[in-house]
Amino acid sequence: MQERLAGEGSAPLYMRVRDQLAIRIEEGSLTPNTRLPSERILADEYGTTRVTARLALAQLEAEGRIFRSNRRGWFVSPPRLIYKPTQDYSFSENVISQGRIPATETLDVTPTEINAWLATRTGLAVGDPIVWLRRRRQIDGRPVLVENIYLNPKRLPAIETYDFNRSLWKLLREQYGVELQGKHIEMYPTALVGPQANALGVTIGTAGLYVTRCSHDAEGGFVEFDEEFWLHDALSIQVEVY
Amino acid sequence: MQERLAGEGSAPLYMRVRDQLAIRIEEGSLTPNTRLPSERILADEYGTTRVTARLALAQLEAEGRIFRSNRRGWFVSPPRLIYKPTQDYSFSENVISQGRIPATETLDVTPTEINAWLATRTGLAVGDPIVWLRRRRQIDGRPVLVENIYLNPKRLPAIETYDFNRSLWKLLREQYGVELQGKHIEMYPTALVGPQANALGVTIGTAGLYVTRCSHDAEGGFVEFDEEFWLHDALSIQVEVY
DNA sequence: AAGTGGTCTAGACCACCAC
DNA sequence: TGGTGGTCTAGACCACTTG
Repeated sequence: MQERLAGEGSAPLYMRVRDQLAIRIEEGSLTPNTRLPSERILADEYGTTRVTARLALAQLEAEGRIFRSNRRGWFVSPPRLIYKPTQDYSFSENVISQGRIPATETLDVTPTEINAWLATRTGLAVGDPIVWLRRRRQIDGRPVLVENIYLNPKRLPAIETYDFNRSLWKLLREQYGVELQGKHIEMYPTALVGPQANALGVTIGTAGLYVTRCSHDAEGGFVEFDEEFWLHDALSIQVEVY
Repeated sequence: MQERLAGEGSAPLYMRVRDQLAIRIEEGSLTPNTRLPSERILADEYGTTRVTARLALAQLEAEGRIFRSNRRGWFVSPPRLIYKPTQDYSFSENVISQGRIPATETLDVTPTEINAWLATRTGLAVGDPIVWLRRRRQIDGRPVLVENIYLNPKRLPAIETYDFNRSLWKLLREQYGVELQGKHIEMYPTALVGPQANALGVTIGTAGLYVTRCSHDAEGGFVEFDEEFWLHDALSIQVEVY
Protein backbone atom coordinates (compact mmCIF):
# COMPACT_ATOMS: atom_id res chain seq x y z
CA MET A 1 0.00 0.00 0.00
CA GLN A 2 1.52 3.22 -1.25
CA GLU A 3 1.24 6.75 0.02
CA ARG A 4 -1.73 8.64 -1.25
CA LEU A 5 -1.02 10.63 -4.41
CA ALA A 6 0.38 14.05 -3.70
CA GLY A 7 -1.84 16.78 -5.03
CA GLU A 8 -2.58 20.43 -4.47
CA GLY A 9 -6.17 19.42 -3.98
CA SER A 10 -6.88 20.94 -7.36
CA ALA A 11 -7.59 18.04 -9.66
CA PRO A 12 -9.88 15.21 -8.52
CA LEU A 13 -8.06 12.13 -7.29
CA TYR A 14 -9.34 9.94 -10.10
CA MET A 15 -7.89 12.37 -12.66
CA ARG A 16 -4.50 12.26 -10.96
CA VAL A 17 -4.63 8.47 -11.10
CA ARG A 18 -5.63 8.76 -14.77
CA ASP A 19 -2.62 11.01 -15.41
CA GLN A 20 -0.24 8.54 -13.79
CA LEU A 21 -1.59 5.70 -15.90
CA ALA A 22 -1.47 7.84 -19.05
CA ILE A 23 2.20 8.50 -18.38
CA ARG A 24 2.87 4.80 -18.02
CA ILE A 25 1.20 4.24 -21.39
CA GLU A 26 3.05 7.07 -23.14
CA GLU A 27 6.39 6.08 -21.68
CA GLY A 28 5.94 2.66 -23.13
CA SER A 29 6.03 0.69 -19.91
CA LEU A 30 2.47 -0.24 -20.88
CA THR A 31 2.30 -1.09 -24.60
CA PRO A 32 -0.69 -1.84 -26.86
CA ASN A 33 -2.67 -4.95 -25.93
CA THR A 34 -0.86 -5.47 -22.63
CA ARG A 35 -2.96 -5.85 -19.50
CA LEU A 36 -3.09 -3.17 -16.84
CA PRO A 37 -2.80 -4.07 -13.15
CA SER A 38 -6.13 -5.17 -11.69
CA GLU A 39 -8.54 -2.61 -10.25
CA ARG A 40 -7.82 -3.78 -6.70
CA ILE A 41 -4.09 -3.50 -7.18
CA LEU A 42 -4.40 -0.04 -8.74
CA ALA A 43 -6.61 1.11 -5.87
CA ASP A 44 -3.99 -0.16 -3.46
CA GLU A 45 -1.06 1.37 -5.35
CA TYR A 46 -2.66 4.78 -5.37
CA GLY A 47 -4.05 4.54 -1.84
CA THR A 48 -7.70 4.73 -2.83
CA THR A 49 -10.73 2.52 -3.45
CA ARG A 50 -11.90 0.49 -6.41
CA VAL A 51 -14.64 3.01 -7.22
CA THR A 52 -12.06 5.75 -7.73
CA ALA A 53 -9.71 3.48 -9.66
CA ARG A 54 -12.62 2.59 -11.92
CA LEU A 55 -13.35 6.28 -12.53
CA ALA A 56 -9.77 6.72 -13.71
CA LEU A 57 -10.02 3.65 -15.93
CA ALA A 58 -13.37 4.76 -17.35
CA GLN A 59 -11.83 8.13 -18.21
CA LEU A 60 -9.00 6.51 -20.17
CA GLU A 61 -11.52 4.19 -21.80
CA ALA A 62 -13.63 7.17 -22.90
CA GLU A 63 -10.55 8.72 -24.44
CA GLY A 64 -9.98 5.52 -26.39
CA ARG A 65 -6.65 4.76 -24.73
CA ILE A 66 -7.59 1.56 -22.94
CA PHE A 67 -10.33 -1.04 -23.34
CA ARG A 68 -11.71 -3.90 -21.31
CA SER A 69 -12.33 -7.44 -22.39
CA ASN A 70 -15.13 -9.34 -20.67
CA ARG A 71 -14.01 -9.90 -17.12
CA ARG A 72 -10.46 -10.49 -18.13
CA GLY A 73 -9.11 -7.06 -17.37
CA TRP A 74 -8.13 -3.71 -18.87
CA PHE A 75 -5.80 -3.46 -21.88
CA VAL A 76 -3.96 -0.71 -23.71
CA SER A 77 -5.69 0.21 -26.97
CA PRO A 78 -3.81 -0.39 -30.23
CA PRO A 79 -3.73 2.40 -32.85
CA ARG A 80 -6.95 3.26 -34.63
CA LEU A 81 -7.60 1.77 -38.05
CA ILE A 82 -7.80 4.44 -40.73
CA TYR A 83 -11.03 3.99 -42.64
CA LYS A 84 -11.92 5.96 -45.78
CA PRO A 85 -15.59 5.25 -46.43
CA THR A 86 -15.51 6.94 -49.82
CA GLN A 87 -12.65 4.77 -51.03
CA ASP A 88 -12.38 1.59 -49.04
CA TYR A 89 -14.43 -1.35 -50.15
CA SER A 90 -12.60 -4.22 -48.51
CA PHE A 91 -12.11 -4.36 -44.73
CA SER A 92 -9.49 -7.08 -45.07
CA GLU A 93 -7.39 -5.27 -47.65
CA ASN A 94 -7.56 -2.07 -45.64
CA VAL A 95 -6.42 -3.80 -42.46
CA ILE A 96 -3.59 -5.60 -44.25
CA SER A 97 -2.42 -2.40 -45.92
CA GLN A 98 -1.95 -0.94 -42.47
CA GLY A 99 0.29 -3.80 -41.43
CA ARG A 100 -2.26 -5.60 -39.32
CA ILE A 101 -4.09 -8.91 -39.43
CA PRO A 102 -7.81 -9.11 -40.24
CA ALA A 103 -10.24 -11.92 -39.50
CA THR A 104 -13.90 -12.38 -40.31
CA GLU A 105 -16.43 -14.72 -38.71
CA THR A 106 -19.90 -15.38 -40.02
CA LEU A 107 -22.30 -15.47 -37.08
CA ASP A 108 -25.59 -15.98 -38.89
CA VAL A 109 -27.18 -16.23 -42.33
CA THR A 110 -30.96 -15.90 -42.29
CA PRO A 111 -33.36 -15.48 -45.21
CA THR A 112 -36.11 -13.18 -43.99
CA GLU A 113 -38.45 -10.36 -45.08
CA ILE A 114 -38.14 -6.59 -45.39
CA ASN A 115 -39.68 -4.75 -42.44
CA ALA A 116 -40.79 -1.13 -42.31
CA TRP A 117 -37.42 0.13 -41.10
CA LEU A 118 -35.52 -1.63 -43.92
CA ALA A 119 -38.10 -0.61 -46.51
CA THR A 120 -37.38 3.10 -46.04
CA ARG A 121 -33.66 2.49 -46.31
CA THR A 122 -33.47 0.04 -49.19
CA GLY A 123 -36.34 1.27 -51.33
CA LEU A 124 -37.80 -2.24 -51.37
CA ALA A 125 -41.31 -3.06 -50.21
CA VAL A 126 -42.34 -4.48 -46.84
CA GLY A 127 -42.51 -8.25 -47.18
CA ASP A 128 -39.95 -8.50 -49.98
CA PRO A 129 -37.39 -11.28 -49.43
CA ILE A 130 -34.00 -10.32 -48.04
CA VAL A 131 -30.96 -12.23 -46.79
CA TRP A 132 -29.72 -11.18 -43.37
CA LEU A 133 -26.04 -11.82 -42.69
CA ARG A 134 -24.29 -11.21 -39.37
CA ARG A 135 -20.49 -11.06 -39.22
CA ARG A 136 -17.84 -10.24 -36.64
CA ARG A 137 -14.55 -8.76 -37.75
CA GLN A 138 -11.24 -8.66 -35.93
CA ILE A 139 -7.98 -6.77 -36.11
CA ASP A 140 -4.96 -8.57 -34.69
CA GLY A 141 -7.30 -10.96 -32.90
CA ARG A 142 -9.41 -8.28 -31.26
CA PRO A 143 -13.08 -8.14 -32.33
CA VAL A 144 -13.66 -4.53 -33.37
CA LEU A 145 -17.00 -4.58 -35.13
CA VAL A 146 -20.12 -6.60 -35.81
CA GLU A 147 -22.27 -6.00 -38.83
CA ASN A 148 -25.74 -6.73 -40.08
CA ILE A 149 -25.74 -7.05 -43.86
CA TYR A 150 -28.96 -7.18 -45.85
CA LEU A 151 -28.54 -8.58 -49.35
CA ASN A 152 -31.04 -8.33 -52.18
CA PRO A 153 -31.70 -11.94 -53.35
CA LYS A 154 -33.41 -10.71 -56.52
CA ARG A 155 -30.16 -9.09 -57.58
CA LEU A 156 -28.01 -11.83 -55.99
CA PRO A 157 -29.65 -15.25 -56.53
CA ALA A 158 -28.51 -18.06 -54.22
CA ILE A 159 -26.33 -15.60 -52.31
CA GLU A 160 -27.01 -17.48 -49.06
CA THR A 161 -25.08 -20.51 -50.34
CA TYR A 162 -21.70 -18.77 -50.44
CA ASP A 163 -18.95 -18.57 -47.87
CA PHE A 164 -19.04 -15.20 -46.14
CA ASN A 165 -15.77 -15.49 -44.23
CA ARG A 166 -14.09 -13.61 -47.06
CA SER A 167 -14.51 -10.32 -48.84
CA LEU A 168 -18.16 -9.74 -49.65
CA TRP A 169 -17.15 -7.08 -52.13
CA LYS A 170 -15.07 -9.58 -54.11
CA LEU A 171 -17.86 -12.15 -53.97
CA LEU A 172 -20.33 -9.69 -55.44
CA ARG A 173 -17.94 -8.68 -58.17
CA GLU A 174 -16.64 -12.10 -59.14
CA GLN A 175 -19.82 -14.16 -58.81
CA TYR A 176 -22.45 -11.62 -59.79
CA GLY A 177 -20.55 -9.05 -61.82
CA VAL A 178 -21.73 -6.31 -59.47
CA GLU A 179 -19.79 -3.06 -59.67
CA LEU A 180 -20.87 -0.99 -56.68
CA GLN A 181 -21.44 2.55 -57.79
CA GLY A 182 -23.19 4.79 -55.26
CA LYS A 183 -23.20 4.62 -51.48
CA HIS A 184 -25.16 6.48 -48.87
CA ILE A 185 -23.27 6.46 -45.58
CA GLU A 186 -24.57 7.58 -42.20
CA MET A 187 -22.74 7.39 -38.89
CA TYR A 188 -22.95 8.60 -35.32
CA PRO A 189 -21.44 7.78 -31.93
CA THR A 190 -23.61 5.74 -29.58
CA ALA A 191 -23.39 3.00 -26.97
CA LEU A 192 -23.16 -0.69 -27.84
CA VAL A 193 -26.06 -2.67 -26.42
CA GLY A 194 -27.71 -6.08 -26.63
CA PRO A 195 -26.52 -8.54 -29.28
CA GLN A 196 -23.78 -6.19 -30.50
CA ALA A 197 -22.20 -5.80 -27.08
CA ASN A 198 -22.48 -9.57 -26.56
CA ALA A 199 -20.92 -10.44 -29.89
CA LEU A 200 -17.98 -8.14 -29.21
CA GLY A 201 -17.60 -9.40 -25.64
CA VAL A 202 -17.88 -5.93 -24.14
CA THR A 203 -19.97 -4.50 -21.34
CA ILE A 204 -23.36 -3.14 -22.28
CA GLY A 205 -22.98 0.61 -22.70
CA THR A 206 -19.45 0.57 -24.12
CA ALA A 207 -18.93 3.53 -26.45
CA GLY A 208 -19.28 2.69 -30.11
CA LEU A 209 -19.69 4.12 -33.55
CA TYR A 210 -22.74 3.17 -35.57
CA VAL A 211 -22.25 3.18 -39.34
CA THR A 212 -24.78 2.36 -42.05
CA ARG A 213 -24.03 2.03 -45.71
CA CYS A 214 -26.52 1.55 -48.52
CA SER A 215 -24.98 0.47 -51.82
CA HIS A 216 -26.35 0.54 -55.34
CA ASP A 217 -24.87 -0.86 -58.52
CA ALA A 218 -24.14 0.93 -61.79
CA GLU A 219 -27.78 0.69 -62.86
CA GLY A 220 -28.93 2.25 -59.58
CA GLY A 221 -30.54 -0.93 -58.30
CA PHE A 222 -30.37 -1.75 -54.59
CA VAL A 223 -27.71 -4.35 -53.86
CA GLU A 224 -26.79 -4.28 -50.21
CA PHE A 225 -27.52 -2.49 -46.95
CA ASP A 226 -24.89 -2.68 -44.22
CA GLU A 227 -25.14 -1.76 -40.55
CA GLU A 228 -21.84 -1.71 -38.63
CA PHE A 229 -21.23 -1.43 -34.88
CA TRP A 230 -17.62 -0.44 -34.16
CA LEU A 231 -15.75 -0.10 -30.91
CA HIS A 232 -15.26 3.63 -30.58
CA ASP A 233 -11.49 3.39 -30.09
CA ALA A 234 -10.87 1.15 -33.08
CA LEU A 235 -11.16 3.52 -36.00
CA SER A 236 -10.48 6.93 -37.41
CA ILE A 237 -12.51 8.07 -40.40
CA GLN A 238 -11.04 10.04 -43.27
CA VAL A 239 -12.93 11.71 -46.09
CA GLU A 240 -11.41 13.55 -49.04
CA VAL A 241 -13.48 16.10 -50.93
CA TYR A 242 -12.52 17.66 -54.24
CA MET B 1 -40.02 5.54 -1.34
CA GLN B 2 -41.33 3.02 -3.83
CA GLU B 3 -41.13 -0.72 -3.88
CA ARG B 4 -37.98 -2.09 -5.38
CA LEU B 5 -38.29 -2.75 -9.13
CA ALA B 6 -39.68 -6.17 -9.87
CA GLY B 7 -37.26 -8.26 -11.87
CA GLU B 8 -36.56 -11.86 -12.66
CA GLY B 9 -33.10 -11.26 -11.34
CA SER B 10 -31.89 -11.45 -14.92
CA ALA B 11 -31.00 -7.88 -15.88
CA PRO B 12 -28.94 -5.72 -13.53
CA LEU B 13 -30.95 -3.25 -11.50
CA TYR B 14 -29.41 -0.23 -13.18
CA MET B 15 -30.49 -1.54 -16.59
CA ARG B 16 -34.06 -1.99 -15.36
CA VAL B 17 -34.00 1.60 -14.10
CA ARG B 18 -32.59 2.62 -17.50
CA ASP B 19 -35.45 0.83 -19.24
CA GLN B 20 -38.06 2.60 -17.12
CA LEU B 21 -36.53 5.98 -17.91
CA ALA B 22 -36.24 5.13 -21.60
CA ILE B 23 -39.95 4.33 -21.66
CA ARG B 24 -40.76 7.68 -20.07
CA ILE B 25 -38.72 9.37 -22.80
CA GLU B 26 -40.28 7.42 -25.65
CA GLU B 27 -43.81 7.86 -24.33
CA GLY B 28 -43.28 11.58 -24.38
CA SER B 29 -43.76 12.27 -20.69
CA LEU B 30 -40.13 13.40 -20.87
CA THR B 31 -39.55 15.52 -23.98
CA PRO B 32 -36.33 16.98 -25.45
CA ASN B 33 -34.54 19.49 -23.24
CA THR B 34 -36.72 18.81 -20.20
CA ARG B 35 -35.01 17.99 -16.93
CA LEU B 36 -35.12 14.54 -15.41
CA PRO B 37 -35.85 14.07 -11.70
CA SER B 38 -32.73 14.48 -9.56
CA GLU B 39 -30.46 11.54 -8.88
CA ARG B 40 -31.58 11.36 -5.26
CA ILE B 41 -35.24 11.35 -6.23
CA LEU B 42 -34.69 8.68 -8.88
CA ALA B 43 -32.79 6.53 -6.38
CA ASP B 44 -35.69 6.90 -4.00
CA GLU B 45 -38.38 6.23 -6.62
CA TYR B 46 -36.70 3.00 -7.69
CA GLY B 47 -35.72 1.94 -4.18
CA THR B 48 -31.98 2.05 -4.75
CA THR B 49 -28.93 4.26 -4.18
CA ARG B 50 -27.48 7.19 -6.06
CA VAL B 51 -24.61 5.08 -7.41
CA THR B 52 -27.05 2.75 -9.16
CA ALA B 53 -29.23 5.61 -10.39
CA ARG B 54 -26.09 7.20 -11.84
CA LEU B 55 -25.21 3.97 -13.65
CA ALA B 56 -28.63 4.05 -15.31
CA LEU B 57 -28.21 7.72 -16.24
CA ALA B 58 -24.69 7.12 -17.56
CA GLN B 59 -26.05 4.33 -19.75
CA LEU B 60 -28.67 6.60 -21.31
CA GLU B 61 -26.04 9.30 -21.71
CA ALA B 62 -23.74 6.87 -23.55
CA GLU B 63 -26.60 6.05 -25.89
CA GLY B 64 -27.02 9.75 -26.61
CA ARG B 65 -30.54 9.91 -25.19
CA ILE B 66 -29.88 12.24 -22.26
CA PHE B 67 -27.16 14.75 -21.38
CA ARG B 68 -26.07 16.70 -18.32
CA SER B 69 -25.41 20.37 -18.01
CA ASN B 70 -22.87 21.53 -15.41
CA ARG B 71 -24.39 20.73 -12.05
CA ARG B 72 -27.84 21.70 -13.16
CA GLY B 73 -29.19 18.24 -13.83
CA TRP B 74 -29.91 15.69 -16.53
CA PHE B 75 -31.89 16.59 -19.66
CA VAL B 76 -33.43 14.71 -22.57
CA SER B 77 -31.31 15.01 -25.71
CA PRO B 78 -32.82 16.78 -28.73
CA PRO B 79 -32.55 15.13 -32.18
CA ARG B 80 -29.11 14.90 -33.76
CA LEU B 81 -28.10 17.52 -36.32
CA ILE B 82 -27.53 16.00 -39.74
CA TYR B 83 -24.12 17.03 -40.96
CA LYS B 84 -22.82 16.32 -44.49
CA PRO B 85 -19.12 17.13 -44.41
CA THR B 86 -18.77 16.79 -48.18
CA GLN B 87 -21.54 19.32 -48.86
CA ASP B 88 -22.10 21.57 -45.87
CA TYR B 89 -20.00 24.67 -45.60
CA SER B 90 -22.07 26.80 -43.24
CA PHE B 91 -22.98 25.56 -39.76
CA SER B 92 -25.61 28.29 -39.39
CA GLU B 93 -27.36 27.57 -42.67
CA ASN B 94 -27.36 23.87 -41.95
CA VAL B 95 -28.89 24.35 -38.50
CA ILE B 96 -31.55 26.72 -39.83
CA SER B 97 -32.43 24.38 -42.68
CA GLN B 98 -33.27 21.76 -40.07
CA GLY B 99 -35.68 24.10 -38.32
CA ARG B 100 -33.42 24.97 -35.43
CA ILE B 101 -31.65 28.06 -34.13
CA PRO B 102 -27.86 28.45 -34.37
CA ALA B 103 -25.61 30.75 -32.39
CA THR B 104 -21.88 31.40 -32.56
CA GLU B 105 -19.59 32.94 -29.94
CA THR B 106 -16.01 33.93 -30.52
CA LEU B 107 -13.96 32.91 -27.49
CA ASP B 108 -10.50 33.98 -28.60
CA VAL B 109 -8.53 35.42 -31.51
CA THR B 110 -4.77 35.01 -31.17
CA PRO B 111 -2.03 35.61 -33.73
CA THR B 112 0.61 32.95 -33.13
CA GLU B 113 3.09 30.67 -34.88
CA ILE B 114 2.92 27.28 -36.58
CA ASN B 115 4.15 24.47 -34.35
CA ALA B 116 5.29 21.03 -35.40
CA TRP B 117 1.84 19.50 -35.12
CA LEU B 118 0.24 22.18 -37.30
CA ALA B 119 3.11 22.12 -39.78
CA THR B 120 2.43 18.52 -40.78
CA ARG B 121 -1.26 19.26 -41.21
CA THR B 122 -1.15 22.60 -43.01
CA GLY B 123 1.95 22.14 -45.11
CA LEU B 124 3.35 25.40 -43.70
CA ALA B 125 6.69 25.67 -41.93
CA VAL B 126 7.30 25.75 -38.18
CA GLY B 127 7.43 29.39 -37.12
CA ASP B 128 5.19 30.69 -39.91
CA PRO B 129 2.53 33.13 -38.69
CA ILE B 130 -0.99 31.80 -38.16
CA VAL B 131 -4.17 33.21 -36.64
CA TRP B 132 -5.77 31.02 -34.01
CA LEU B 133 -9.52 31.45 -33.56
CA ARG B 134 -11.65 29.71 -30.91
CA ARG B 135 -15.42 29.62 -31.28
CA ARG B 136 -18.33 27.98 -29.49
CA ARG B 137 -21.45 27.08 -31.42
CA GLN B 138 -24.95 26.39 -30.16
CA ILE B 139 -28.12 24.77 -31.38
CA ASP B 140 -31.33 26.01 -29.76
CA GLY B 141 -29.26 27.54 -26.98
CA ARG B 142 -27.29 24.39 -26.19
CA PRO B 143 -23.54 24.55 -26.80
CA VAL B 144 -22.77 21.55 -29.01
CA LEU B 145 -19.23 22.18 -30.23
CA VAL B 146 -16.10 24.23 -29.75
CA GLU B 147 -13.60 24.72 -32.55
CA ASN B 148 -10.02 25.77 -33.03
CA ILE B 149 -9.59 27.43 -36.41
CA TYR B 150 -6.17 28.19 -37.83
CA LEU B 151 -6.22 30.80 -40.62
CA ASN B 152 -3.41 31.53 -43.03
CA PRO B 153 -2.66 35.30 -42.74
CA LYS B 154 -0.61 35.25 -45.93
CA ARG B 155 -3.67 34.20 -47.87
CA LEU B 156 -6.04 36.23 -45.65
CA PRO B 157 -4.41 39.57 -44.73
CA ALA B 158 -5.85 41.39 -41.69
CA ILE B 159 -8.17 38.43 -41.07
CA GLU B 160 -7.93 39.01 -37.32
CA THR B 161 -9.77 42.34 -37.62
CA TYR B 162 -13.08 40.85 -38.72
CA ASP B 163 -16.12 39.78 -36.74
CA PHE B 164 -16.16 36.01 -36.35
CA ASN B 165 -19.63 35.67 -34.85
CA ARG B 166 -20.90 34.99 -38.35
CA SER B 167 -20.24 32.55 -41.14
CA LEU B 168 -16.51 32.21 -41.67
CA TRP B 169 -17.17 30.63 -45.04
CA LYS B 170 -19.07 33.76 -46.21
CA LEU B 171 -16.37 36.02 -44.83
CA LEU B 172 -13.70 34.21 -46.81
CA ARG B 173 -15.74 34.30 -49.96
CA GLU B 174 -16.98 37.88 -49.77
CA GLN B 175 -13.91 39.61 -48.37
CA TYR B 176 -11.14 37.54 -49.88
CA GLY B 177 -12.73 35.92 -52.90
CA VAL B 178 -11.77 32.50 -51.59
CA GLU B 179 -13.60 29.57 -53.15
CA LEU B 180 -12.83 26.55 -51.02
CA GLN B 181 -12.06 23.63 -53.26
CA GLY B 182 -10.59 20.61 -51.53
CA LYS B 183 -11.01 19.37 -47.98
CA HIS B 184 -9.31 16.65 -46.02
CA ILE B 185 -11.55 15.53 -43.17
CA GLU B 186 -10.64 13.22 -40.32
CA MET B 187 -12.84 12.25 -37.38
CA TYR B 188 -13.03 9.82 -34.51
CA PRO B 189 -14.92 9.39 -31.24
CA THR B 190 -13.09 10.39 -28.08
CA ALA B 191 -13.68 12.02 -24.69
CA LEU B 192 -13.88 15.77 -24.18
CA VAL B 193 -11.21 17.03 -21.82
CA GLY B 194 -9.62 20.25 -20.59
CA PRO B 195 -10.55 23.53 -22.27
CA GLN B 196 -13.06 21.85 -24.57
CA ALA B 197 -15.02 20.28 -21.74
CA ASN B 198 -14.90 23.59 -19.87
CA ALA B 199 -16.06 25.65 -22.83
CA LEU B 200 -19.01 23.32 -23.35
CA GLY B 201 -19.85 23.21 -19.67
CA VAL B 202 -19.67 19.44 -19.49
CA THR B 203 -17.89 17.04 -17.17
CA ILE B 204 -14.39 16.02 -18.15
CA GLY B 205 -14.65 12.70 -19.93
CA THR B 206 -17.97 13.33 -21.63
CA ALA B 207 -18.16 11.43 -24.91
CA GLY B 208 -17.40 13.54 -27.96
CA LEU B 209 -16.56 13.43 -31.61
CA TYR B 210 -13.32 14.99 -32.78
CA VAL B 211 -13.37 16.35 -36.34
CA THR B 212 -10.56 18.04 -38.25
CA ARG B 213 -10.90 19.68 -41.61
CA CYS B 214 -8.11 21.10 -43.75
CA SER B 215 -9.29 23.35 -46.58
CA HIS B 216 -7.52 24.51 -49.70
CA ASP B 217 -8.65 27.01 -52.32
CA ALA B 218 -8.98 26.54 -56.06
CA GLU B 219 -5.23 27.07 -56.56
CA GLY B 220 -4.44 24.41 -53.96
CA GLY B 221 -3.07 26.88 -51.42
CA PHE B 222 -3.65 26.28 -47.73
CA VAL B 223 -6.43 28.50 -46.40
CA GLU B 224 -7.77 27.14 -43.16
CA PHE B 225 -7.39 24.27 -40.72
CA ASP B 226 -10.30 23.51 -38.43
CA GLU B 227 -10.48 21.33 -35.34
CA GLU B 228 -13.98 20.66 -33.95
CA PHE B 229 -15.00 19.04 -30.66
CA TRP B 230 -18.64 17.96 -30.77
CA LEU B 231 -20.87 16.50 -28.09
CA HIS B 232 -21.33 12.91 -29.20
CA ASP B 233 -25.12 13.04 -29.10
CA ALA B 234 -25.43 16.23 -31.12
CA LEU B 235 -24.77 15.08 -34.64
CA SER B 236 -25.21 12.41 -37.26
CA ILE B 237 -22.82 12.38 -40.20
CA GLN B 238 -23.90 11.62 -43.74
CA VAL B 239 -21.67 11.06 -46.74
CA GLU B 240 -22.81 10.44 -50.30
CA VAL B 241 -20.48 8.69 -52.75
CA TYR B 242 -21.08 8.46 -56.48
C1' DA C 1 -9.82 -22.53 -6.77
C1' DA C 2 -8.37 -18.02 -7.20
C1' DG C 3 -8.71 -13.78 -9.28
C1' DT C 4 -11.07 -10.64 -12.32
C1' DG C 5 -14.40 -7.13 -13.35
C1' DG C 6 -19.69 -6.16 -12.65
C1' DT C 7 -22.93 -4.66 -9.54
C1' DC C 8 -24.62 -2.65 -5.35
C1' DT C 9 -25.18 -0.60 -0.52
C1' DA C 10 -25.22 3.40 2.70
C1' DG C 11 -23.36 6.65 3.77
C1' DA C 12 -20.13 11.40 3.37
C1' DC C 13 -18.31 16.11 1.97
C1' DC C 14 -17.62 19.41 -1.70
C1' DA C 15 -18.38 22.92 -5.57
C1' DC C 16 -21.51 25.08 -7.97
C1' DC C 17 -26.07 26.91 -9.46
C1' DA C 18 -30.54 28.84 -8.93
C1' DC C 19 -33.60 31.10 -5.99
C1' DT D 1 -29.47 29.01 1.24
C1' DG D 2 -30.98 24.72 -0.33
C1' DG D 3 -30.62 21.47 -3.90
C1' DT D 4 -27.86 19.63 -7.64
C1' DG D 5 -24.38 16.74 -9.50
C1' DG D 6 -19.17 15.49 -8.61
C1' DT D 7 -16.26 12.91 -5.88
C1' DC D 8 -15.00 9.51 -2.52
C1' DT D 9 -14.95 5.84 1.27
C1' DA D 10 -15.17 0.96 2.84
C1' DG D 11 -17.05 -2.47 2.43
C1' DA D 12 -20.12 -6.69 0.02
C1' DC D 13 -21.69 -10.52 -3.17
C1' DC D 14 -21.94 -12.28 -7.84
C1' DA D 15 -20.72 -14.13 -12.65
C1' DC D 16 -17.31 -15.30 -15.24
C1' DT D 17 -12.46 -16.50 -16.84
C1' DT D 18 -8.26 -18.42 -16.13
C1' DG D 19 -4.98 -21.69 -14.48
